[in-house]
Amino acid sequence: MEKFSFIKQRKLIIDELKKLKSHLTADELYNILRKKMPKISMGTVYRNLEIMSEAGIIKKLEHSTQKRFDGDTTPHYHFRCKNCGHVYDIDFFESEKINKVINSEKEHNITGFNLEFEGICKNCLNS
Amino acid sequence: MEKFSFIKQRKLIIDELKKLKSHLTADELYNILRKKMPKISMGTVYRNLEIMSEAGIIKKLEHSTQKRFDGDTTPHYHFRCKNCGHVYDIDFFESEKINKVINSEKEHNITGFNLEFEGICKNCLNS
DNA sequence: ATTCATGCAAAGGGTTTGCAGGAAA
DNA sequence: TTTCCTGCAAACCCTTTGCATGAAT
Repeated sequence: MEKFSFIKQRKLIIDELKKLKSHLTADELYNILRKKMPKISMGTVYRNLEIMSEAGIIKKLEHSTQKRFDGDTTPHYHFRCKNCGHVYDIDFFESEKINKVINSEKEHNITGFNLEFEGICKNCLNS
Repeated sequence: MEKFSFIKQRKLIIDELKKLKSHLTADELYNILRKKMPKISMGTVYRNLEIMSEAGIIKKLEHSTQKRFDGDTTPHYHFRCKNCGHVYDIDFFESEKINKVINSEKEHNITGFNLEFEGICKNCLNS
């Protein structure tokens, strides 16, 4: 599946992440892992999270550290390039299926949603 | 509409953001604004972006500085609480409309999408 | 022996905040 | 005058990186 081996630290990280079925931050994970491997470092946690999300074994929920702001609040969606980070607009498409999810949810108070496409953009494809 | 006034700096920020119809980062914006108002500060830019996205006049594309990782790579969606930041799983629902967008896009190479719901979670509602 | 990952610590990038001065009401 | 906002700079938080050591092949 991948060309890297599951050494001790890496295995511990992924096991914990899969086991908890939660959406942990790097430091939440770090604090849990330290109980099982006291000398593990933050660097190792970050490095392996990056490697494994790159390989598709886990999923990174946020793709950028830097926040972007959009002056256009009318309904439309975004496409974010995994390579250069640029964000493009995608034409609005009718979304009753998504609204159905919102309306059927009784537990939380859902007020909206964000749909963001990802891939490699035109410019990055040509270079 | 809102209970704050559009003072000079604030107006400049929103005008620029609406005019450019782009998805600027705070520092991209800061560098543009400095040409028109050389003494404007980064703090003012951040403060006003926050205030205005809170008021719904602009939209913040990223909602957290801290990255979260998910060990579950099977298709499912997330609900993020605007108040506490907690991320919950939302049951998978069939998504052919979204896939239609992906397939009809010819300009960029779209490889996937993220659909994230937002609102106030159960726990925050009860407190 | 060579390669690759680690732990540690320091640096980096982006964002937030305290404070004194200034604009708005 | 009172309130709110600014500019500045320092602090802060999260993430990344360089380096010497140690594990894996």
